[in-house]
Amino acid sequence: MDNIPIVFNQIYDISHAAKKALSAISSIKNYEKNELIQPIGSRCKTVYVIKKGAARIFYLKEGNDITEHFAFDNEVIVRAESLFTGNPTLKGIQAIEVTSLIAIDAPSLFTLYDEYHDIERLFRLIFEKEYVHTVKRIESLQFQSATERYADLLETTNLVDKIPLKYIASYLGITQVSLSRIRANFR
Amino acid sequence: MDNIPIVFNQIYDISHAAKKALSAISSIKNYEKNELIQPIGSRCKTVYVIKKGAARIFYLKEGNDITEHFAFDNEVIVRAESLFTGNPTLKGIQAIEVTSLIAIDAPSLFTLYDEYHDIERLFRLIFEKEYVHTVKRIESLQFQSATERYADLLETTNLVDKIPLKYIASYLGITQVSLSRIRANFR
DNA sequence: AAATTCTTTTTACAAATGTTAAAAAAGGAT
DNA sequence: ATCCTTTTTTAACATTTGTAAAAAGAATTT
Repeated sequence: MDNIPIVFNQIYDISHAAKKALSAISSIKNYEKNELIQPIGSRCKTVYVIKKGAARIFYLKEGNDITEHFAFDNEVIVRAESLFTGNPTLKGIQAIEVTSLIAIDAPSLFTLYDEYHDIERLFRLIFEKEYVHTVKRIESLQFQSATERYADLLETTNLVDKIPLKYIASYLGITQVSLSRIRANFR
Repeated sequence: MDNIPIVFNQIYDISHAAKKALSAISSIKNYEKNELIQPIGSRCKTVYVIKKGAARIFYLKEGNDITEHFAFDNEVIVRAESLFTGNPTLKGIQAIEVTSLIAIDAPSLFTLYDEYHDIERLFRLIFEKEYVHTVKRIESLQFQSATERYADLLETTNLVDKIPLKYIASYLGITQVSLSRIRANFR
């Protein structure tokens, strides 16, 4: 049962039986730096939790690689627009560095919801949190300047140290050149 | 039990007992055009479903009124960042036109989750949908031009007919002046 | 260590959007 | 219908961001 994310305990405590059932549909996977975890165009059938490392959700817009989301140690990563609709998505998931993660099979998970009320609750709470994160991100994209967004990123994360700037630029909704300019003003 | 949103039936069917319990914590409220439904700075303790009308979530950024979200007939409207954290929020809710809505008391609702598994599931599914909407909105804000965002809005909604442009502009992340210019190019 | 590749910065110019103010248009009130 | 208020458009100019290309810097491979 070492394939149950430790962070889950802090969110909602589930029964021993539930843990066993959850463990049975979870597995630990390891990825190299830059390795693709889920390809563009696939359906999201896995809930990932990062044990150690970093990953991003990305897609292509007119040939440009755009990073929509970053996830780090102990964070959940899913392509919600596919997981919760069953539709394929044009987004992929990629490891940014050497990454070890727990992969939970989503169809099995949804089946467990019927048998284990506490599992459903745990994941309800998990995704409510994710939902709140996306709402906050809208706020920042909607009416902050690129400079403000970059400053916030500096304050709230240590992203800049470990992640290529090209990924960060598109995450902020700007080009690499623009981010480079903003960084120059910070010195 | 006419205070249970009809749309709920299409999402997940709950038991008669659950409906009764849900009905007991729900009430119908009516608002005038421009009337404030929830003030800025409050905690979100209500899940609203619009029966008829339109409402928006808004906040102030450096004195400017910014619309973050619109909701219309049969749509849910909540300030997620407060509802799911318990924290107060700097966002408010306002009726854009004469609006009738169903107000579900959130603390009571969360209590019902324990007794009625099907109510928890219904609302899990409801908020998963909302979550997916916010993810799609990030996509549009992150790397579409203002013109693209406006074009999409025209295609997918009839917002422009009934809602002041000043609200739409900030929703798109641009100024009124800029939106007016974009509209001029569309003719 | 040199060569190669990838990433980041810089430059110059173009396009998009913001700001301020005024004019025009639309909507409500009397 | 006229007046008053609010909303939308237009104009002129400033600022920000994008684009393309080159240069500089890091990282990786040989």
